[in-house]
Amino acid sequence: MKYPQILDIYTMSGSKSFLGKHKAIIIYSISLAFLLLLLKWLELRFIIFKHSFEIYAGMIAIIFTVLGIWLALKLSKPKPDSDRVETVVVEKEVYITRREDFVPNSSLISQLELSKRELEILELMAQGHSNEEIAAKLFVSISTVKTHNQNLFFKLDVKRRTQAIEKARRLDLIP
Amino acid sequence: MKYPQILDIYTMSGSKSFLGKHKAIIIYSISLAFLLLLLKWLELRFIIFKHSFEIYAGMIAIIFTVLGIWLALKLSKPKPDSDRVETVVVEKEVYITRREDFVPNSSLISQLELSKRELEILELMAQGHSNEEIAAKLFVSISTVKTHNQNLFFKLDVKRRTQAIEKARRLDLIP
DNA sequence: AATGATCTCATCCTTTGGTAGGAAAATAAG
DNA sequence: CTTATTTTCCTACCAAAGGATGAGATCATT
Repeated sequence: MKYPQILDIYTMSGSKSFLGKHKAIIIYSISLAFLLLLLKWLELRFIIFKHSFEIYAGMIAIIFTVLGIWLALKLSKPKPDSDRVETVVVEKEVYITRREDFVPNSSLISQLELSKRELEILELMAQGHSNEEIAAKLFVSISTVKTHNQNLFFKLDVKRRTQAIEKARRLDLIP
Repeated sequence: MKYPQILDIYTMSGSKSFLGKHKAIIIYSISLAFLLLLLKWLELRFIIFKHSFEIYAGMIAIIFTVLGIWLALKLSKPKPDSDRVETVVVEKEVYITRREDFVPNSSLISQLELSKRELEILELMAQGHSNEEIAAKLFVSISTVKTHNQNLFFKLDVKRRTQAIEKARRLDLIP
């Protein structure tokens, strides 16, 4: 019985077209143009109004504030799965950069009050490093890593590192 | 294929005083008023410009988009502790359809000669279960699980379970 | 200057995980 | 039936991870 070891396996990701990638931006631009047209039309229609400028300004302000909020929320939240780039898996020597589009769920991170260091350790953990290796990489002692681990597990409400990894991935805290 | 996942977070926040609570809104209102004044002043000063309206509209749009983004980011972030009465994090069962598009790389699995049992254990491992829990789930002894682990680690050419999980995910052996 | 948060390190102890070696059933496959 | 593989289980030892607790150092904020 032999076990042929695969030295290294790479995967490759295909990305959607430019149109798919910048969908949000395009939609935003179109709606912007549309709104300006609308405003122009309003201008022609209600030019008689005395305080038209104030009305326009207010409308523009409100509309674009809402759009700004929408944009910010859209960009700060991770994309839904259906909108994510699919990874192409080829049989042998295939190259992937899975989750290159990863966007951390920063609001959840701050909600869970995870510190920078804790996140660092979480990532290294998820990459399969031992406490000792993590300590070496971060130039701290194992004790420190363990302490961070404890806080991390408490904040994530888990008991083991494997659980922490699973949960962190699921919640988009780490790639 | 759906995986029963956890997570739902509810946040309840109260506040100290009206002023403290609506600080952001007040600031926003003031800056809004200030900007309108500024624009009024600009109107008086450069009324001669032909395309003044477009300029105003554009400026207002840009400024308020930025403000909207700022507002959204400000509001989406949790308030500091000093301003919070309590944050309750409740977990309950929720179904998330993450990676429902998963297709195991079966050719690679057979290439690595991973047996059914080993794959089962690999999955449970990746879900954060301990050896004891895996043994209980599969109705076998811990010894058995450990043996499978050994073979698994050897076949995957890794040293730790966290490495095994990372590699297995990367190679699409498990979801 | 005081405070709170973060990061750091340590010790002691318990639990879990991993290695090494062997071995007995069950299950295909030839 | 024989052979190879898979699955099962064990003992014993050592390594790694985790829990509890205390405490010093740093840094930003108030």
